[in-house]
Amino acid sequence: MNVMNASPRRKELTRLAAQLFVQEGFDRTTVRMLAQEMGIKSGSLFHHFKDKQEILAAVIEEGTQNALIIARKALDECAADPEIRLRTMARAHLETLFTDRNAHVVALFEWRRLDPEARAHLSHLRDAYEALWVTVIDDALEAGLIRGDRFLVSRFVLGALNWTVRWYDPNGPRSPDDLADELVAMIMPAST
Amino acid sequence: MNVMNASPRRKELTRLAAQLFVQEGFDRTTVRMLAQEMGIKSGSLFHHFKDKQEILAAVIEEGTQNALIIARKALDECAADPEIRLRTMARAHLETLFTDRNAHVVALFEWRRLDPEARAHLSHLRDAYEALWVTVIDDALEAGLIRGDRFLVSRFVLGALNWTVRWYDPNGPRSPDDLADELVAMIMPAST
DNA sequence: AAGGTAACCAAGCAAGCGCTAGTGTAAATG
DNA sequence: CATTTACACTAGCGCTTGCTTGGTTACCTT
Repeated sequence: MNVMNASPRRKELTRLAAQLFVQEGFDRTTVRMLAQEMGIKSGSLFHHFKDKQEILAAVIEEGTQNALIIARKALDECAADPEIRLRTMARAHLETLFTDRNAHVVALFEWRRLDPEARAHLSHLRDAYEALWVTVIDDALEAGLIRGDRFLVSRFVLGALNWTVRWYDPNGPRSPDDLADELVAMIMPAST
Repeated sequence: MNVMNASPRRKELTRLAAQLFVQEGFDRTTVRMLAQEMGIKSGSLFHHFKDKQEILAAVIEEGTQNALIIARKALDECAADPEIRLRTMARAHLETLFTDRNAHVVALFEWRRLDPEARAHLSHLRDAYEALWVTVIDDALEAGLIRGDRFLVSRFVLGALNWTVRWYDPNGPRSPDDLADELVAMIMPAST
């Protein structure tokens, strides 16, 4: 068994698993389906992952870690202006959400299927990501860009953004950046 | 078998099923668990429902129908002022979401488990509800209360509201009405 | 050449799954 | 009084599930 390593094979299998988990849901995805999609037999799966749970955890970890990296990089590279930072964060959020769509849909909608240990570990990652959001929201509040309670605002914004996976069509006329800008404009009282 | 009737017994069973579906998820909820929760044996379940799918459909139908009734009544009773109507609709949404919480969580997160026929039927109900939202949003746009694309705005707002089931604690200090008002205030540029 | 290791497979176990068949019974209905 | 209806029961069929076992293959390193 190949526990806790990051072999390229395992990464590829994780990607395929994410796709199946989105298509069928975690519970309905059988180890046999996973194996077939990966071109191996069901028994071979357990060479790469300890059990089915670990596959789910791997999928979610991948996605969340990517989100963190992208958001941090975007914030580092952009100006210090609160409005720009807010827009940047929203754009970064949607960018990860749709480039890594499968992993994030799984993270959002199959979170409860994680066993307690995996959940505890991944909670830290998610909290680190949400902390980024809260600082950005705080700066925007302080600058008078938006009004309201810091937690309420960040949760409403995150809710609106996360919900896009339910209706947004990447092949439609609007780009993710477009969406992010529209949301930011919607909550800013004094924009031009 | 007792297909398609609305006996009080069936209603009660539907309520219990909703609770279990939320706790465990639809797929992980077995007919034996449902039966036990209902105080009967698993075989007896199929006297009330054709199959497991029908239980899911019944749960979602209940919740959606209630949402429609509450929203229509609230809009009928409130003033014609677009701002008040917007606030009323947001309040009504959160009111149903949390009084009928189980049914709505199931509707939001287990929708994909419906078979095509049930989904087609329930889609109409849901569309009728969302149509209410779009008219309210349209009025608010026309009155200059808010800005943006009608579909984008309504989807962002619905996303923010629906996502509350993930973090809102009814035993906390804030009331659902409070939440609704804060959201409306957040998206209105010119509020006092 | 020898040893180590990652990757895989065929076969199958024990448990659990949705659902059916057939029966009993008390209350409502003619 | 006879019949139907609503609701519950027991018993289990046929199948799928996650996972294990015991072994094989292909390649890399020494």
